[in-house]
Amino acid sequence: MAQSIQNTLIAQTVKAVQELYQAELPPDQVSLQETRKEFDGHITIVVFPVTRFSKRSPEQTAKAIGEWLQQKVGQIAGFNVIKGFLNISLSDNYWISLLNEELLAPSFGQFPANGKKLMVEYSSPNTNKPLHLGHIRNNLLGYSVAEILKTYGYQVIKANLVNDRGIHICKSMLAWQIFGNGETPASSGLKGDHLVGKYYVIFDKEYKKQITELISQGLSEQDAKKEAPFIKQAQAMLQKWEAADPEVIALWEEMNSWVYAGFDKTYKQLGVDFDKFYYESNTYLLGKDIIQEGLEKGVFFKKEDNSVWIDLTDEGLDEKLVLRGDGTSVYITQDLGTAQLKHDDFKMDESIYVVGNEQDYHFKVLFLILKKLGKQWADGLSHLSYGMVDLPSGKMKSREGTVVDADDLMNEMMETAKTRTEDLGKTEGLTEEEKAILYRTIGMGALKYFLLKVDPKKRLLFDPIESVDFQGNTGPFIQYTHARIKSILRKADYNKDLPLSNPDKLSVYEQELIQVLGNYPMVLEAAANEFSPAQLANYAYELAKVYNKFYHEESILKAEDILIKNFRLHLSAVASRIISESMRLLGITVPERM
RNA sequence: GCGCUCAUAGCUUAACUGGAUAGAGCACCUGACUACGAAUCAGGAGGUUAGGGGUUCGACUCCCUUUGAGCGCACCA
Repeated sequence: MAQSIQNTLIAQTVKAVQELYQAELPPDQVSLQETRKEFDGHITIVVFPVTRFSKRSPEQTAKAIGEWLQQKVGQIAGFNVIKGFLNISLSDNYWISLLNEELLAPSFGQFPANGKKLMVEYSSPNTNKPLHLGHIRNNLLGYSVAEILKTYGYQVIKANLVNDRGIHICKSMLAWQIFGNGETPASSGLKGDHLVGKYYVIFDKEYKKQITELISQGLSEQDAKKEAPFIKQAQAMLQKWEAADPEVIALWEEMNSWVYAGFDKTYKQLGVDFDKFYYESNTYLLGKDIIQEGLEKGVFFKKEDNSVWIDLTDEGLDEKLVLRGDGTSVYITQDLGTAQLKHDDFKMDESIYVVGNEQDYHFKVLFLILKKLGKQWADGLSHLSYGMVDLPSGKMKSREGTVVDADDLMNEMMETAKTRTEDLGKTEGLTEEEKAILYRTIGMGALKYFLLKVDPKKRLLFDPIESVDFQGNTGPFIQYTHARIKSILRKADYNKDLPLSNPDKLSVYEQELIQVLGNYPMVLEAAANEFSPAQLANYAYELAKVYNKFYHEESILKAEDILIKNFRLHLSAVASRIISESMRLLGITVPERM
């Protein structure tokens, strides 16, 4: 395995230092890296850290270790030394057997179950408006991280905590009652979430009118905001909801059902799914037991107005309110309760919250409180914090109409994919249905790759006018490479039982391709440990690029002899499998032809 | 005001967590389809890694500082 040659080199380097210099080199100080393209070799050992044991120049040290290693490690064909860099070349035999014995095995890239359970909570929408571009980033990240960790060996539960109650929902409900004339998704043909979102916007518009009116009557802006009839009506509606008023509940249920039908479609289009839904209407009262528990343990304290607080000043943070004086919950009360509920439900070892970085402080506090309460499982909690998606005009704002709607964006991407494909004349022989699937595959592939290739931590700039590319470092580039390989395999009637073959010599292109393929398990492992689909995305791109170079330089179907042809067919088959697999982990499907 | 992030070619970004001359893509210029698929490949130009200081054999990476941007510091969720 590619990994084991590295392990071998590390272990043998430690031994070399022992024998040559009678010193104990900690294995984690052996610094391996891939040899840079400008130099000869495949793997490089950086020997600077060894010089303090060898008491010799970097060059002398590297040379001595290189000679020692070449004697002991059969896979090494040669080495060269530049300054403190020991560049090791591995033999063609090593690469050939790597392909035949490791890469072609069905288990390649598979990790055994690790017996651990993990929850990924993502999406978590409000039910008063449709999803937008920011939600798309969240959903793609959450889905991809979940799939990566599943493949890495975890048992994964994908959870969605739906924010289905609160004043914002009442605003939509109220506006619909007043201005809706009984409009439904069926009567208007509007997608349910868009319909409800429409009334949320109407509420805001009418509410603002009332505020201006009141200000002209002499009220201050602050008072006007509080005194406007609409906001009072919405608040009254929320109280009725909390008192379980049948009429309000019925309306709430109906409008939410419209939204869920709409979300279902969006989720389906996005290709994401969930194993468990939590609804805030069920969880918003939770957490009070934990407050009690914290008071008893002395983690929390009460102020004279009966409100409950935690003092985090010794952690460099502030005092934080955890329960109002009137005994009602705040955001963090609920989240404490929900965290406990989720843990009681699944007893998972780890739990990841996929939430934007604007809530960094909230989660820091949340996890800290749970630790102070002595919940051992709190150590397994983490916040996958991602940057906001910005437009060239700045931040997206629902009320100012500067949001990029999720459904619109996906439709535009598929439309673009359609025109591009037609322009290239690649639709021949496809049925209408096949075409539709292909446009979706390519359009969504472009969008998903665009959003996932960037480090999650970084904020993302999205220009809807320049839109998303289809050339270069893009999803369609990788999809195209896959389709091209499949085309060759089809022409050759390739199947797995084709005899393995061992050519005498490898070209640099073949060797490089095998090396990149061999890196796949390490990349997957890094992506899993760092919750970073971006690593996998960049890897898939590198792999596609290396394959394209190989493809361009070497004939496969017309190879010099059958041995070489078979070898290259096997190599191509592995490449298509790994491209397909790494894209799958990003939620991107790859076509057989495009 | 206090705290947390971030700043890499015109644009979008990478750099294996301190290693070699900072890699790519887009856009721009040049070449390759009577070729296994040109959504491709080969080449050119483009960088004081925001500025300054420090640590180190070695710094995009660590420390200090200045500037600029974003977010948080709600008895909203």
